[in-house]
Amino acid sequence: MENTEKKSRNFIQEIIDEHNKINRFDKKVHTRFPPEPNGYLHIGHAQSICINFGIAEEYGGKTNLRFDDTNPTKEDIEYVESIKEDVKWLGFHWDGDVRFASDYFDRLYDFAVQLIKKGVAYVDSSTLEEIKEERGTPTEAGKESKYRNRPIEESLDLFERMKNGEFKDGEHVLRAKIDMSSPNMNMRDPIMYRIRHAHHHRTGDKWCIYPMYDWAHGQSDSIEGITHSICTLEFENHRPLYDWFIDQLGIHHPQQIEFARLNLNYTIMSKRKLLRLVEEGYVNGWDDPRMPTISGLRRRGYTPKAIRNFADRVGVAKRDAVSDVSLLEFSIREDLNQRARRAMAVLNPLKVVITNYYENKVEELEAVNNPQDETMGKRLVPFSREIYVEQHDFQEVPHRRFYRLTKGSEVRLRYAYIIKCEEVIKDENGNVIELHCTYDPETKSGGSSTKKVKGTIHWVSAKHAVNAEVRLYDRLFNAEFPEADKEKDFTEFINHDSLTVLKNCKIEPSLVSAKAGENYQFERNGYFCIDSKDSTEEHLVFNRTVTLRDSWAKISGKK
RNA sequence: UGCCGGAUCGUCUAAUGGUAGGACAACGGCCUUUGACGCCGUCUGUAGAGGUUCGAAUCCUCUUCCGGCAACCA
Repeated sequence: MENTEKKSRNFIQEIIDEHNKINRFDKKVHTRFPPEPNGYLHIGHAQSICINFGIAEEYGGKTNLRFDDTNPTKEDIEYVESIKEDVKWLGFHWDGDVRFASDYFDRLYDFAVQLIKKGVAYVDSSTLEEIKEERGTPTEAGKESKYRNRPIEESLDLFERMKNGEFKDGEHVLRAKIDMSSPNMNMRDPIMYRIRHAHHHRTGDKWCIYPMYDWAHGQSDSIEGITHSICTLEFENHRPLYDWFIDQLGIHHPQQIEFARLNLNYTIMSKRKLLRLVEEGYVNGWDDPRMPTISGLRRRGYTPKAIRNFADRVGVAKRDAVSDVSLLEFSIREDLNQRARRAMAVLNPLKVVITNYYENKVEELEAVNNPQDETMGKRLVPFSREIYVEQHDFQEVPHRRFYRLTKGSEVRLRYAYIIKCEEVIKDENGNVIELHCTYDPETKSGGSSTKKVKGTIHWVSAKHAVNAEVRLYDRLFNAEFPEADKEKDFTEFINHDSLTVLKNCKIEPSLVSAKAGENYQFERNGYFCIDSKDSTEEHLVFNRTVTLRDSWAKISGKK
C-alpha cells in the first residue's frame, strides 16, 4: 500500500500538524540545524539535516544553519567550512546567511543582566569542586551555594567585572537561581557563564566570558524565530531548563522536539571515537572512505540522493535504534544502478589467448553504457587476440553450479564472442598463469547466432588495457556493536582487512577520462569512483563504493 | 533505589478502539549477453500479567526490560 506509506506521519509531523491546527506558530515552520564546529559531520548528522531541512521544506518553511560556537577552546573555523560544504553537498539550502551563536553574545549578555536584576541569576564565587560537591546526585538533592543570596547589586557588579576581564579563569561563574533540590539535575542552579580567557574563532578577544550551551542554545533559537527546535533525545531533560529561561525572559518560545539519533551497526558514530580513529592512524583522515563521515562517504562514491533516501527509509522515532548498514548499501546501489555508467575492469587479471583469432586484428565492439537508461548511449570497446579476464572466473575443478571458465567449457565474453577454454597453462609451481581459448566467429554480440551459454564474463583487451590501482573497502569493524563490550576498547574490534589495495588492475581505455565525482559500475564487480585525493592522470586510483549484490557468493558458499 | 523517556517481524518503521502493513535482510523461484537489475512467492512481530470493551498494538492497572541525566562539554 504505497498510499498508506505516503500518508503515514512521523511523530514530529504529527506535532507540527497539531500546532498548525491550533495556530500555535501562525502556521509557520522554521527549523535549524545547529552543529558545534568541533569535528566533521557523519551519517547521523546527515539524518538530522534531512529531518530539519526536510520538515521545513514539506511545510513551506525555512531552515537556518547555525554554529553553536560557545566553547572557543574546542572549536575551529576549519570545521565550519567542512560542515557548510557537507550541507550544501547534500543538496540543502539554509535560509539567509550562516548564523553563529557568537552573533548573539551581546544579546545573551543583556539577557543575563536582565535575569540577575530579576533576582533569578547570581554570580557564584565557589570553586569548581565546591559546585560539584553541592550539586548532589540524581538520587540526592543538592545544597544551595553560600553565594546564592548575595545582593543583586553585588552580582551585577561582579558579572560586569567578569566581562571586563578582572578575574582569572574559574574564579566566578554566573548561575541561574532555580532549585537545588530539583529531581532534574539540569535545574539545580545551572551555570550560565564561565570565564575563559581564550581566543574565539569569530569574536577574537572581545570576550573572556562565554555562555554555556544550555544558556545560549534556547535563546539563540528564540532570537532566530525558530518554531520547532528538533534535537536528539539526550536533550530531553534539558527542555524544562530551556523553557524556564525563555519564560523568565518572556521571549518567543520555540517548541523543542527530541528524536532518537541514528545508529548504524558495524560502525561507530561518536565524534570523540571517530577522532581517535584518525589520530591513532587506524584510518587516513576524517574523509577516509571507510569512515561514516559525510566526507568519507562522498569520497567513497556515495551520492547525496542515496543518503537522503536512506534517511527517509530509516525514518524517525523516539526509541533508541540501530539501523542495519545493509539499508545504506541498498540505497546507494539503487541510486547508482540508475545513473552509473557501465565499464569493464579486471581487478585480478588472468591472461587469455584466443588462439584462432587473427594476430593483429582489433575490433571495436559496441557496449551499452547503462541498460537502465538508454539515453546514456553506447561506446566502443576494443577487442583483440589477447585479453584479461578475472582470475575468479576460472576454476580448475569447478563447483557444480559454476558457469564460467574451466577446461573445455564455453562462456560468453560480454559484448563479444563465445569462447571455449582449450588449454590451461601453469607455471612451475602449478599456478594457472594463462588460458588458451578458441572463439566462435558466429557468436559475435548482436549477431544472428542463437547459441546460448550460461555464463557471461567481463574482459579487457590486453594491448589496450590501462593500468589502475583499485581500493576495495570492507566494514571498519568486525563486531556488529563495536561499543557494546564494556570490558574492551572499541578499537579491538577493528577489521584489519577493511582496506585491500590492488595495484595491477586492467581497465578498459574509456575509463582514462574518468573524473572525481563520477560514478561507474565495473560490470560484475561493483560501483567505483575516482579517488578525489590520490588519483592522477598517470596513476589512476579507484575506490570501490559498494559491491554488486552477489548471489554467486551464496551459491558457492553452499555446494 | 530519584527524575525523564522508551518497548511492534532478524533490522528500521506504520497502524492513533475495527483485517498488524511497508522497506531492508533472509529463503525459494522466474528472467538474464552483468550469477547485476527486474519480477513472483515464502518466513518471521505487538515485552509479560490482569482489566475495560462486541472488539485492544492502541485505553486503565501492575510487572519486567532498555536508554538518558551528577563537564565551568555540546
